Amino acid sequence: MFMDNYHDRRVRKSKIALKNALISLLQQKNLQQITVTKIVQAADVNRGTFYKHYQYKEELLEEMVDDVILDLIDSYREPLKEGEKISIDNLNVSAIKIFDHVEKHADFYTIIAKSNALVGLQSRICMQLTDLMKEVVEQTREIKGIELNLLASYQAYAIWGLIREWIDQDFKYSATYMSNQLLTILHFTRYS
Amino acid sequence: MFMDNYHDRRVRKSKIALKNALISLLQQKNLQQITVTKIVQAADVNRGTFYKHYQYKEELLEEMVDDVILDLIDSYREPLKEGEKISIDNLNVSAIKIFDHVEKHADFYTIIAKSNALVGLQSRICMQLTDLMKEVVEQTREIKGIELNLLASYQAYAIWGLIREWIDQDFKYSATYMSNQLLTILHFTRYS
DNA sequence: AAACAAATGTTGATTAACAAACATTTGTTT
DNA sequence: AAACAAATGTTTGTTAATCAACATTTGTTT
Repeated sequence: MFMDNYHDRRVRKSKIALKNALISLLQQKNLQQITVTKIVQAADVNRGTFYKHYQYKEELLEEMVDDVILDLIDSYREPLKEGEKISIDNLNVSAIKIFDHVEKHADFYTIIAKSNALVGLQSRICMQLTDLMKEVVEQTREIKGIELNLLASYQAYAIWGLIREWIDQDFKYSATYMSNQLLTILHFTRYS
Repeated sequence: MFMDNYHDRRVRKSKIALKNALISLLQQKNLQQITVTKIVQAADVNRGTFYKHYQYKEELLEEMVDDVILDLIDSYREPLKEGEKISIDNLNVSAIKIFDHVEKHADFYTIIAKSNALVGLQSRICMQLTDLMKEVVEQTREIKGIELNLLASYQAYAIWGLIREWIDQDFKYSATYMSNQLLTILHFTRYS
């Protein structure tokens, strides 16, 4: 009668429980030290439920990353909705939304930032950020002698730098403050 | 294979979701204004699941109250475990644990304290508190001319007074501070 | 009072999650 | 190297939770 697993509440809830459990465990130890048994215990879910959806714990982590990246994309694109005029300014407006996104997933970002084993995920985030910025930049007319792809990459990694520092300081600043910092920095290094 | 509903994770989780949803809704409107539909929506649970366990929303609320009262009893009895010497001092040690309990269920207590329709539940809490104190008092030898049942009731309602004020001030004090307040008050009105 | 929408309660088919038992693998201790 | 515990996958029967459709009741608007 209903064969669409992803919209089944039970599936959704089980997966969320497993992901929350993994996040929580990753705050204490690294992935190899974590067992499937520990995950299902923390998630309060039967072992069989885990193996119904995933083969290894790595697969769970991967889906977790996918989720966050999808939310990153959502957060970034949200201010660009409804065919508004796209410009370099939009690029900055969107960048600001990213701080909200990072704060929302603070636990996740802290884990991947502070883990040596998970550096691969950092670069994946960076690449995604760059891609998003390039997307905006493609729809913009040239500005005096700047290679826009370079600009996109430049700014993506710059923002990642802000985020890294934010994380390393244990989120002691608010997302709004971080946005203001970005705007202030942009004001100094103006390219228009 | 397993026929014990109460230890089934699915049951436990569904009920918790429904209770949390009800608490959350009661913060906005009173019970009559809340529909079963709203509850199951907020709980992210199918309507059928609700009707599997409860007939009306009132039944859900009742079970919620039962849960809290059971936890109140647990909290109170915990320091009295393992046949420790029971005395009037224990009565105070236990009273302190109650503040932790109330803080843990802050949302619940706020709702029943601030609702006119739910005054019946307040007196139920008070009675339970009195019963618990009487229980301790029964195992204690007399102290100079004090009717111990009166003492139990006196103190139970006194503590409820503290809790009421605590709630009315939106929990602006910590549980520890409340404990200290209680101890200080007891120090002034010493009966030994 | 008729039409309407919203909430209620019920039903049936489907399946994800469950407990519990199992054999297997891994890794440590004796 | 044998004994041991712990973690890993797998399996089976059972059922709570799910979706979706339905008839009914309630309450509001026209």
